[in-house]
Amino acid sequence: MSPSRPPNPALRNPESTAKILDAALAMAAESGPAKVSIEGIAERAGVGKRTIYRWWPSKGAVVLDALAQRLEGQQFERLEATPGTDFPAALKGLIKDTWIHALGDSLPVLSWLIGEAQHDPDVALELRNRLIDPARDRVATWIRRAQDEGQVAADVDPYRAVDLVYGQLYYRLLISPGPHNEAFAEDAATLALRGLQPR
Amino acid sequence: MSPSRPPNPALRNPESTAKILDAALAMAAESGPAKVSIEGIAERAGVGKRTIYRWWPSKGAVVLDALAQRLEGQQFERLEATPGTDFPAALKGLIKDTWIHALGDSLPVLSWLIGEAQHDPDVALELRNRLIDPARDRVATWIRRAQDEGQVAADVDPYRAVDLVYGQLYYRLLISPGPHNEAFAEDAATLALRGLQPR
Amino acid sequence: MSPSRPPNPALRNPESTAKILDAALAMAAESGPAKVSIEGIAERAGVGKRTIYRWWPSKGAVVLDALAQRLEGQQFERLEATPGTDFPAALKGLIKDTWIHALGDSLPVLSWLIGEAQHDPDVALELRNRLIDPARDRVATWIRRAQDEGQVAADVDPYRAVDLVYGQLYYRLLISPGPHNEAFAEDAATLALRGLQPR
Amino acid sequence: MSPSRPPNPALRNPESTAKILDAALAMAAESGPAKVSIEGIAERAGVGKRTIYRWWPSKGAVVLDALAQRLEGQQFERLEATPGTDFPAALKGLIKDTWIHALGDSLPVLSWLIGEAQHDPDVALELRNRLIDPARDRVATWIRRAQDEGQVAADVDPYRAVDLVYGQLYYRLLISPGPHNEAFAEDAATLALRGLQPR
DNA sequence: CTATAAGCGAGACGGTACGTCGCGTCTTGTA
DNA sequence: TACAAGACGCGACGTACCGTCTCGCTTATAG
Repeated sequence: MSPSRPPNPALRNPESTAKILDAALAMAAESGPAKVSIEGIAERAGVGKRTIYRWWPSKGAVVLDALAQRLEGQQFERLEATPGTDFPAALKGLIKDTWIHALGDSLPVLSWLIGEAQHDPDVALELRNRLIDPARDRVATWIRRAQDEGQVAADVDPYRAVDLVYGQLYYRLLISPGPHNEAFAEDAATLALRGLQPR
Repeated sequence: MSPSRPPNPALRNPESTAKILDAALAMAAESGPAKVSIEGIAERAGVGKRTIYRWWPSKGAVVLDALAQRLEGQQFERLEATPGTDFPAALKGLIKDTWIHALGDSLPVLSWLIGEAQHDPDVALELRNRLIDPARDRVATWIRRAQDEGQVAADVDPYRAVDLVYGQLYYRLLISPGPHNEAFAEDAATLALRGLQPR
Repeated sequence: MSPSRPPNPALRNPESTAKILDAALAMAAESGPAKVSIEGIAERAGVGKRTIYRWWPSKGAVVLDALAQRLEGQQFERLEATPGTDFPAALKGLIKDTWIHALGDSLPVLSWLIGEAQHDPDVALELRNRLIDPARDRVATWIRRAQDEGQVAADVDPYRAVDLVYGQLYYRLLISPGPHNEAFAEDAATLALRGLQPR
Repeated sequence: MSPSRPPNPALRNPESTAKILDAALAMAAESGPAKVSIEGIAERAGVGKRTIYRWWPSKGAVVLDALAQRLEGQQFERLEATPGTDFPAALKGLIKDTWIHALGDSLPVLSWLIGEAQHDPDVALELRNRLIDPARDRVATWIRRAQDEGQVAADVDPYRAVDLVYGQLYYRLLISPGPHNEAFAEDAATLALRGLQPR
């Protein structure tokens, strides 16, 4: 009478896993993320529903996993390097790299996922752990290095600097009207920089 | 075979309307917004489901209407008056007024609604029309007046200034970790002000 | 606090009445009787639902009324005259007159109405009063006259003789398989006659 | 987009099936067949509506199935044996066996079902296949044997003989006024026999 | 010759039931 | 024991009609 002992990951079928994640992203891309359902994924992937529920707790988790996997391993050169002498240009480049190029077509999936997170605390938690926090950490670290070089005001918490920049982008993505393109990304960087420059 | 021409609003029963909106908010408050359902609202309000569908296209629309009605008519003194000589203090006060006091307990409803808007374009549109845009307009106008008085840098688009401030708040509300309280509101204002002050 | 005093028939609008009955029969003929609804009749007749409910208790009553009115006043020569010397021929003629020619296209409506009567006792009662019993009475009286002339065995209850003949017709109409045409009508008469002839 | 291929009957849960059929008959007996609804059956049987719709196309089909199952396997001794020397007595006994004793309490269900058949062609078809035709076949065969023994006029189609007898019973059950009891059953047999006896 | 009561069209209302969808759990048979 | 397949109990969806109601309007006697 064990409380549904977790399955043994060693026995997991990598083929099914791949088919499920592919199906999830494909359906999100084709019919819009809102049309994604476990039943639909199962049918499209040629997989039993049970197999999905064995490894993921909800459809949000599946889509999140699929998106994370797609983004995973993307390297952002600017994050590897020191910001360099021209911090404003580096920041603008970074935002374009991460927000426009890396995310790009996945933005609808991301915003759907954030929507899902408002309904389901598990998805919210996983979303932060898998996507949000790591990204925040990487950029905050990068900003910390810029502070060490004197390119950014030293009295600003790097994480709050991330909020200042990315808050604008998420705000527009999720709620506020207006275009959501490269020009706006650059503008957001410019505006945030006014408050981040050393005095 | 006309496409079910819309009902005549003059014949709408205000009593039912009130019962429905009340029930929607009450259920959102008691069981969490995610538990709200049209069936539940109908039962609680003592109303036929048809009556709800006659006047609202979705449960998101009902909740939005209810929230908008609750917030409607809330006056924000600071928005009536000129910012005054101490713009930073006025801005901090404004955020506390609008975000902490006025929204306050409704924040879970608001974030659920934004989540819903990611799934349903109709809700997204209505959300902007009813809540987001009017609030942006009010604050942007207020900032414009501050610019006229020389309290805010003249080369900043007032709407972008709103993004800079509120982006941080929404970002934390919806996605990023960390406390979401009066101290954070004040901090967000402080950080944004660094970029808004006249040089 | 009178219990909904009945409406004054003198004030009844004959135009509306006609439109309602016409609409009922037309819809029964076009979409099949099972698709008839009070709402549909009202819309098609350009009449308020209230007007229908004022004068009829149910859709069955409306259709019944419409059918009765259509059949009303149809004269059957054979019922006026004495059966005459050739009772078998007269009976066959009568059945063809009443069942094939008079009812004819209305048979689906009649069978639907009998179906409705199995669900609604009011319709059942009214159906008997308006259609079934008068028809039984007429034919039974006619048979009684044939008995007086020695054309039908005197020891048979005329009403039971009606059952014997029409039972076969209704049975086939409502339940049993097989064609339902003039030939069958004649066959039913022939078979019944075997038991009705005087010994 | 296959048209929802039918479910695999091998996977059908016999327990649910039994609960559904029991609930259908119980509700028909308690509140009258007209009050039967799929929702009611589902609730009473502790079963999802979906499970009912998976296996039956309509509530008529459920009730029909339940009734057929109840009647199924009832053996009528008189149908097993040769009619014997006293055909009139055998026929009267047979009618009492089948109509009064076997059907008995189920007559309201049967008449409701016939009513339903007038509204729904699927029910009509199934009703004939499951109940009407088999019963007609059995009795017709039995009459055929009586004809071989010279107990019934040889020039009568056995199926038409069935019509002659049962037509009266159904006619009274469904439409015509008058008692519907053992005496009437006997009378119907007597009257029909007048036309069936060998000359 | 008005006024007041009725029928009327329109259609919103509280309900009941419909037939469908997707959820998350389960059972069955195969590898 | 994982897996494909898919039936199951369940809850909610959005729709169709039911029979009652409330609104203005017109019509037709009765004061």
